[in-house]
Amino acid sequence: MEEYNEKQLSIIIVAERLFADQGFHGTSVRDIAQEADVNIAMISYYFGSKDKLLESVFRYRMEASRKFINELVQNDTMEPLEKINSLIDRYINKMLGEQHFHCIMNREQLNKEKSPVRDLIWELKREMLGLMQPIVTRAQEAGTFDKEVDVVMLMTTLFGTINQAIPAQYILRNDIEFENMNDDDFKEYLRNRLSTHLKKLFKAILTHEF
Amino acid sequence: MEEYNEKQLSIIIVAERLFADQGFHGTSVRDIAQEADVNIAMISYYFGSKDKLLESVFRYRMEASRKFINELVQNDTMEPLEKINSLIDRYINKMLGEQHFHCIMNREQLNKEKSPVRDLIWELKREMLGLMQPIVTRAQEAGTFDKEVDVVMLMTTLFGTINQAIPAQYILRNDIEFENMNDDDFKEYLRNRLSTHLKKLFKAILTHEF
DNA sequence: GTTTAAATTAAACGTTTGTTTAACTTTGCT
DNA sequence: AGCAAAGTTAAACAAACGTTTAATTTAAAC
Repeated sequence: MEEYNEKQLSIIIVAERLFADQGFHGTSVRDIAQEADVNIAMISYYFGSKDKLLESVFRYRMEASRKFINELVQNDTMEPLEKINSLIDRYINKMLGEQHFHCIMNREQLNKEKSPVRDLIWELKREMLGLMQPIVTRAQEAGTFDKEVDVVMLMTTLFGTINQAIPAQYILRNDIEFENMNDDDFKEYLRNRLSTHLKKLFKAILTHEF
Repeated sequence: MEEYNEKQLSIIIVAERLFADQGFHGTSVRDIAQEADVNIAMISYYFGSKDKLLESVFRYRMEASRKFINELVQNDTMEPLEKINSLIDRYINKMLGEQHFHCIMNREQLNKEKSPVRDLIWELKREMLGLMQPIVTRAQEAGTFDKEVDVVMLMTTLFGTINQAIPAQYILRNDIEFENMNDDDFKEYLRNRLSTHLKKLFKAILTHEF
């Protein structure tokens, strides 16, 4: 469990935003230093290098992700579909709440060359899958869920749909019907629309009910 | 309709691959020139700049995408669900066949700053939506499809699931069960798995049948 | 064959990059 | 107060960046 002081944390937060908006290579350490209002040398001093700073951003958010996953595994009184619905909502909330981080994840996961960060991403995805798999499988064995559903693909659909919706906002936002809606209202609107869609989708494919 | 000579084309193809694997800013014009076996100056000479080269990659692939969309609109004898299934398969084929390009699209669409390339991406997405929307809406009016389905979200699911599956291959590929499967076989395997999953998903949500 | 334009090259251009240095200030401890 | 460690700074570093230059070769046209 690593601890960051105030200055280190502000560097991490600024770097996260800039990496998300402009990409890792599209952001210079000078950009980061300026926006975080620290000297350039402080980045090397605290994090070692620009690469290690990216790693630090990941480790910082990963901790929250781990906690998130562990919280999901609780509440064992719920029925399978309730659990799935809860998982959908929580995941939507997490992604909309940590848009910058998930934006970086989506970019970095595309890199072909192996890197510590790429490994962390897939470690996290595997953990999420490892959480959802038993929920579905147990419900399949109990006869509640369709036995032929491909759980890995279903997770891909969950991640993929939300990931795809995030950049789509930037565009939708310019549409006439949303032009005078404030950011929070729009986020709430998107959250509901995503939630309704995904829950309907999962219910249909898993239980054959509507 | 722009024409490219052999040398220009090889630069475009090499740039596409490198941009996909390492990102735009992660790739230098020297990298591209070396792999394409041309002098560095030829890139400025032919394309004007690195940015314009990226634009050229896009225009080159966009032409094929436009053609693809126009082909989809044909075959008006099919039933709605057949049309949807055909659209799913064709889109999977397109994305698996142009992985490098779609990888770049996925990265570039995340950029916050407005750019010609970002505009092109959303132009294309809108065209795809404009194609699918009437198919679904007409079938909804005819009573064949569920009237409450969110078509925009469904498209997001289609794009998102396939997009998510593409980087996932790099990881899956390392799993024991696929380690001695050749690339083409693996691609075929993924294609089938994606196709089965998405068709089942769309059928369930649209027609309430299984 | 001469002329004109296009293609190609190695070298150099001025920036910007990530990182380090060395001097200086602040902090915490005894 | 005095000392050592941590924090902070402006400046300098070499390397890499995208782009341009000016010279040369190739190709096409007359």
